[in-house]
Amino acid sequence: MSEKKADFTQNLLNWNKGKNHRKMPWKGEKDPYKIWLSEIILQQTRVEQGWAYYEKFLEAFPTVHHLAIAAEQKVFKLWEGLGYYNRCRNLIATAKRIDAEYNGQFPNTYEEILSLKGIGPYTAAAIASFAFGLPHAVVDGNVTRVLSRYFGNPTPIDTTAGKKLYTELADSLLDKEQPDSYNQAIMDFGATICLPRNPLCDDCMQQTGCQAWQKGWTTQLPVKEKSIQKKQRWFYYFIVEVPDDKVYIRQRTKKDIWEGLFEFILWETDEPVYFNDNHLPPSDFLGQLFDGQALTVRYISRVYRQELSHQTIQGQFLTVRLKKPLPSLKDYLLIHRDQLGEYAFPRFINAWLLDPTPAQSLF
DNA sequence: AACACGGGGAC
DNA sequence: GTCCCAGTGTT
Repeated sequence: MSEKKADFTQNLLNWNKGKNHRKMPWKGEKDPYKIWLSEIILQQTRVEQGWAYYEKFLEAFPTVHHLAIAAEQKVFKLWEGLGYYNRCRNLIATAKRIDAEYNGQFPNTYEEILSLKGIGPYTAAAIASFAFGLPHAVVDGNVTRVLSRYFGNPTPIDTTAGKKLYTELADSLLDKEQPDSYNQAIMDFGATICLPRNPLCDDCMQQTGCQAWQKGWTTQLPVKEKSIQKKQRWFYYFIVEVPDDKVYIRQRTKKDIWEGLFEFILWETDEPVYFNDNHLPPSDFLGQLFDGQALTVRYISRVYRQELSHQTIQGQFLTVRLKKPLPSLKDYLLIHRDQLGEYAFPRFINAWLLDPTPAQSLF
């Protein structure tokens, strides 16, 4: 077994030195701030999707100090569209902590790095190895797939037992003299050769030692235990206009999707609502909100739809006019339409903002 | 241990 | 449609 492990590691390092042609802007980087930034952006995110965000962030915030003192709104606006917005919240919190507690110098031990918000075992190992040459093996989706296949192991990768097993296996395979090269190599190998579907086994330098290949299990591995089921949600957004082209928005603060992003006045239901003529079913909702003040419905949009990993959002945008603003509407900001671009919105809302197609005009 | 959290790209 | 991506935090 240990001989097989040595082969695996040596093959990987040889491949990395000679035939790994994968290029990425943060590759070979030694600045822990830049490595951290890239790793946070790339959590559950494809390299191609995160690439432009990394460059935007680095330009706006060249050091952790720049990020720490930035207006939160500006950071969210840059993160807009990337998803998993808690990453952005934690990014800000950790930047502030490093700036204040570590005087802007990134901590250089695995335990300290792991203690930072938004940094788990994977990201801590990546920063520790890439920035400081510390011997910690990364375990991400690439690594579990590669190890499950190479060692022909059917242990599900998405269980506690599986995480423990593949983490220990990864640590035993790590080249402690060059943990950075090894970690880079195994992830690049997974991303370019040992692909999730249709891996390039014919061109693979690990073929002869690969259990999955020898036993024909390649398409069966890795095993995942949990399956996702989608929830259906219906969002009806009211764009409430008051004189001088102002609208109400608020920041989502609940533990739910899009926390930290902005939205209009939301009426959520668990089944679709069919609007007809000039009649608005949620009169109770709006009546309560505006204390019975008369409303004029101006537009009702087409039905917009967005697929997320775990839920399907469908809904419409209803433009409504009020004669005068309310003295105060709890939690809401009253802003000019021209200022909408300064706030970060979920993609579902931006789709409408970009193309506010009305299904009907109701003047 | 189970669940929640986005958006995009490949098939 | 389904899968999965340089995973983490909460309950």
